[in-house]
Amino acid sequence: MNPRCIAHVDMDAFYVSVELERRPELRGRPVVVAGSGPRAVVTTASYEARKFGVFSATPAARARRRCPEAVFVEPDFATYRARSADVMAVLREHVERVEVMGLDEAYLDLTDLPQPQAAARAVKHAVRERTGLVCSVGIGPSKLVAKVASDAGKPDGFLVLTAAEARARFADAPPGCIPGIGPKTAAKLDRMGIGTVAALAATADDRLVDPFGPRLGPWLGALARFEDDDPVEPVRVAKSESRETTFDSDLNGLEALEPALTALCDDLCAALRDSGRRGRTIGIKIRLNDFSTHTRARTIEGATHDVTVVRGIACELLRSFDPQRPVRLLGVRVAGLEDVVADCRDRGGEPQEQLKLPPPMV
DNA sequence: TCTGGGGTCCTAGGACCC
DNA sequence: TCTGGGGTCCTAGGACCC
Repeated sequence: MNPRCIAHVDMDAFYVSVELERRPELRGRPVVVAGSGPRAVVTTASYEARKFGVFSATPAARARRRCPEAVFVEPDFATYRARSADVMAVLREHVERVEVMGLDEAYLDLTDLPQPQAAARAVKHAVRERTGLVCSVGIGPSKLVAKVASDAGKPDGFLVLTAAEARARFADAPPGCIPGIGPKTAAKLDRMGIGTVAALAATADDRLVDPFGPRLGPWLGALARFEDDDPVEPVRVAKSESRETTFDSDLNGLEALEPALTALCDDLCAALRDSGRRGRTIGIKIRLNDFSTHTRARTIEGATHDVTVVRGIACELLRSFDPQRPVRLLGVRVAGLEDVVADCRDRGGEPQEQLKLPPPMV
């Protein structure tokens, strides 16, 4: 079997770049896309703002202190989605197999193309020509290598790496530089005396099984060796959908919480109904003021998007959890979403739903 | 200075069935 | 009369990603 050739396309500071199209006078200045509420976090920071220590997920209040001269812009996701669709359309014109990962990145399977690297160059060029937006492209034999290559090339990068080159390049880097190894895992590895990618790559699987489990442990070792056969999946169907909200200030008591939960249920069920989907598991999520997060779920016999049913179960779950501290976040989720097409076939079809395709996970 | 919203997957334990 | 083993479904928590 042919070695694969995968490209990872990652838009540079995507939301900021979209904002700069509207406000070109801000180019070259620190720009921060963040909500305005007291508990907002940064969605994207321009490279100028990053020099001040402002990154995605930085609390907006901290960002303002670190970079008072930055221009703060409210996120406008409707526009980002539209621009993202423009970008993805360009990718799909060039490459058949595209897996979209969120609004600002995608994997391309270039394996069967005659000139994969030339094709990737053409894609990068076309994205800039057609949308005015800049992306970084990484190319490798797997999604993992392509991803670290696009990261390493940023901004405006184009980097081709073999697995061996990736191993050499990141040998002395901390394991946390590998996607899939987050802060918790990195800290745990560090406590085990594993502080570099090379050290993790050389660690025997059986030393990783005890602390991380029989699947996760060996998987971490494989990541560090840049072994990855995860396929590019052009079609992914969502398994769950949720709505959640963090309150500007904590809420106390069921009387205050239930209306908020009901509103979330209404919003979620409207979206499910509009896309013709139903799910069997209804769950709630509660984050208390100590930041502990709790979930409760119930699975029912038949899938639903009926707002009365979802509200009823969500409120029951909330009442039985009965939070004993102020609540900062409340959420509702419907999971076990059934395949729409199969559903219509099974029940003989509801005409207005039959033509609908499951929406992509964007 | 406290820490969004929307997802995925893994782990572990219990129920239940054969 | 001292205690199988596998498989599936479900719940809750947690880590991680964009």
